[in-house]
Amino acid sequence: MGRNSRKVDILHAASKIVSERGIFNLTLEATAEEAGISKGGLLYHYPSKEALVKGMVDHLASNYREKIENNAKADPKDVGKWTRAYVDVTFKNTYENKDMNSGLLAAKAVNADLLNPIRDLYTEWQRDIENDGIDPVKATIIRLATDGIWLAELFDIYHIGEEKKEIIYARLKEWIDEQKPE
Amino acid sequence: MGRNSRKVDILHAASKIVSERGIFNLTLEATAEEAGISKGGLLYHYPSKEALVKGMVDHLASNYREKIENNAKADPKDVGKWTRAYVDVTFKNTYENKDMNSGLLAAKAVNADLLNPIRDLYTEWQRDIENDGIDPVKATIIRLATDGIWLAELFDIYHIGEEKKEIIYARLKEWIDEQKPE
DNA sequence: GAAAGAGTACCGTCTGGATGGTATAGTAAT
DNA sequence: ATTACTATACCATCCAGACGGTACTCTTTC
Repeated sequence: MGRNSRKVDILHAASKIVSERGIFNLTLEATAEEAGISKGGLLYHYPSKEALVKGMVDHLASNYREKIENNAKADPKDVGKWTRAYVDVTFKNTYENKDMNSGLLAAKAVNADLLNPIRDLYTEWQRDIENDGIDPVKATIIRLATDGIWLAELFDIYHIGEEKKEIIYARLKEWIDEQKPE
Repeated sequence: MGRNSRKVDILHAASKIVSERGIFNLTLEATAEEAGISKGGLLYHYPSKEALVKGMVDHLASNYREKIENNAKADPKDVGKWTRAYVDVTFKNTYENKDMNSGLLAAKAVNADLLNPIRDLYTEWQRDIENDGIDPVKATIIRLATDGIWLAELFDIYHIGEEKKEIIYARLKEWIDEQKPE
């Protein structure tokens, strides 16, 4: 299994189509063209549209999980490390990781069950954040506010400005750090 | 224009299809059947699929705006009234108003420009919340946390439990009320 | 060491079914 | 006469997935 870059290329192509042209334009042909391969070649790697979308979700889920885990484990301070990791990774990713957006949008449209890996992720994170050595209610609110920003952007409903975003980010980080371990 | 209930019925039918069967099953025929009318009759009221989805978004946008406005205006306390209205209406609506969900999902899929009325709404609310007589950063975080809950539910990514939701709600309301006017 | 086979990674075409939208003729109520 | 439909037929387009190839690289067998 030397090369898997082709599979990832296809995933990126699909994401690009969804974010630029919308879910209804995510066809196998368009994806193949965007990825620079033939339809037959695409079907070789992902034997159905659903498999393609599943590939998108699984890919982003494992990436996201890994990032948060690494962040939390590298944190020198134990108290609040999961909450901090969630806030940091999500704030930094919102722009870079457009794949996230598109994969979720596509999965929600094609087959909601494909979102299961994401649901598992959130269940885990919520558990970790509630046992982070700080007030669990405040920690949850911090997580929710972070979600509020990226979900509104994903949905293209409201984009908070860069400056405001920084101020919110700073305040949330303050809140995490000012919490006393019990 | 005595009767417009038929138009609203159609909107409800469309919403139901989107939330139960997904966007790809929102076809004109399915909508007509769900609404109990013929395809011709549906096309009479909404001459295209895009018009139908636009109808969904416009309907929910005006409903939502009205609710928040009424809430804020009926609030006996001036300080924090917009933030309170946003939190109250959104928390109460999350379950009842599934139309919201479906209309947004459909619009995002069909034509993102149809979301403009929603964007305008958020721009207004953000302005009101920032000038609500309380710390604008905290007010914004409260709004974002509220968004975090309903957007995650809309997206079916994470459903916070009823008890936790009540606790979050209470805490957010506390935060609004403990703010001193400047 | 040459032929045969197996596996991988594709390419390009075809078809059946679904769907958006049009059209038309007719009905019932106001 | 106009509004608000019903009912049915129809068309053009799109697309998922099937299918039959091709090309290349290993590995096995004789």
